[in-house]
Amino acid sequence: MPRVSNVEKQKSHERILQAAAELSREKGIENLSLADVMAAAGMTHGGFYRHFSSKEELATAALARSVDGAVGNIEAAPEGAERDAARATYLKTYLSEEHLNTPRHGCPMAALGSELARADGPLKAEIANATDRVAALLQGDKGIQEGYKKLALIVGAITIARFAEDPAKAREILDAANEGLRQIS
Amino acid sequence: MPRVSNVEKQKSHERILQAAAELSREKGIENLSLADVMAAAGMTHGGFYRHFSSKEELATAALARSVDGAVGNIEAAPEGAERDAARATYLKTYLSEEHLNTPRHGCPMAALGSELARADGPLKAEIANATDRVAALLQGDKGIQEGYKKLALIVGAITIARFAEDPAKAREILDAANEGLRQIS
DNA sequence: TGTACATCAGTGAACGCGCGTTCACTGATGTAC
DNA sequence: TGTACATCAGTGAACGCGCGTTCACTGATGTAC
Repeated sequence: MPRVSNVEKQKSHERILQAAAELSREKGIENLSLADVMAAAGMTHGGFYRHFSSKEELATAALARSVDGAVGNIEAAPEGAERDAARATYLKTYLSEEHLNTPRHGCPMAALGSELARADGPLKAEIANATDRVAALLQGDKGIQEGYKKLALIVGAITIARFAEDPAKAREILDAANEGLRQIS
Repeated sequence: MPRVSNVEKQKSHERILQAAAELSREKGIENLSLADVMAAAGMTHGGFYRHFSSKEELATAALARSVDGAVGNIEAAPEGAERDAARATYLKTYLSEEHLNTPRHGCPMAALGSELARADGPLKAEIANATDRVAALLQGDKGIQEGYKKLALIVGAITIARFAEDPAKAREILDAANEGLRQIS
């Protein structure tokens, strides 16, 4: 039953985007298949091009969505005490076992880091921009350098913690990063 | 002119391994094509299976090679002052612009991090093992936690520095990480 | 409000390409005597 | 040391598969009147 209403189309668009944001973090952008995305969104692959002009465009939009999901909460909080609280929650959640085990819902820098480092074009622009955005949010009162340090530490910590085969060892790495966070700020 | 001597075969093997170690860090394991590797080694793709039984086996061997290249120097230095010096050199080189710009010759954790995090089987075992190996080498006298902190920081720093489109910004990130390294140890 | 027609969201088959892997083949190397 | 033969490193064509993209088609939606 083709040709759904405009409202339905918008919902489809949303489902595709969300599926892509999750699947890309789970499998990597290069391993993301459009057929899989469309299936996860409850459709067949042929309809994809009514929503995005290419896989690259989807990947860029999906990354933007992932970034928003990650730091939107902090940005929404008004500066001052509330934002400080949001920031603290963010860091705690970031170095949690839940984040470790569900890249699908986590930080795209950790889930896609090495792939994004090789990117160019819009995808590269998106992640470059996100880096400053997040670093700015993480900095306390010591300038952007503090934000960079914290971001490097937590992204690196999740990355190498995911290398571990033993969950206890992964936990140790996250704990170490937590301690490092205190020493840095 | 087929059938080269045993000595030649060993040289071929070496060239394939080295080409794979460099190309995989440059393009990612998933984007690594066996035809490209063989061409870089000066051969055609058909001969590959005289040397490795599958792409996965090659990738695992190439990763081991990359890891050895990265930390072999430190391990070779006798414990004490010499090893301390090797460790200092390692950290300085790690956070350099040269490393930033030539993933091909750099740390596989930074070049392939998010891909390796998703790996399983021998590849996962290899990187899990490397994590402990490197962390142990980096720790000063405060235990393995110190090694984990340092490793997380430097791997994360190169990863996010490679996100930057502006080299000056990348440089700032590396500087920040250097400072963080001092605060941590 | 109703009618007639154009639009177009979604389907599913098809295309083209790159890639990992296999295979028949060649001829120099290694080895048994 | 020389000879005869088996081995096998490397070649290049071929296969099969998955994937991004295209396309003809369908029929409900949107719109002009």
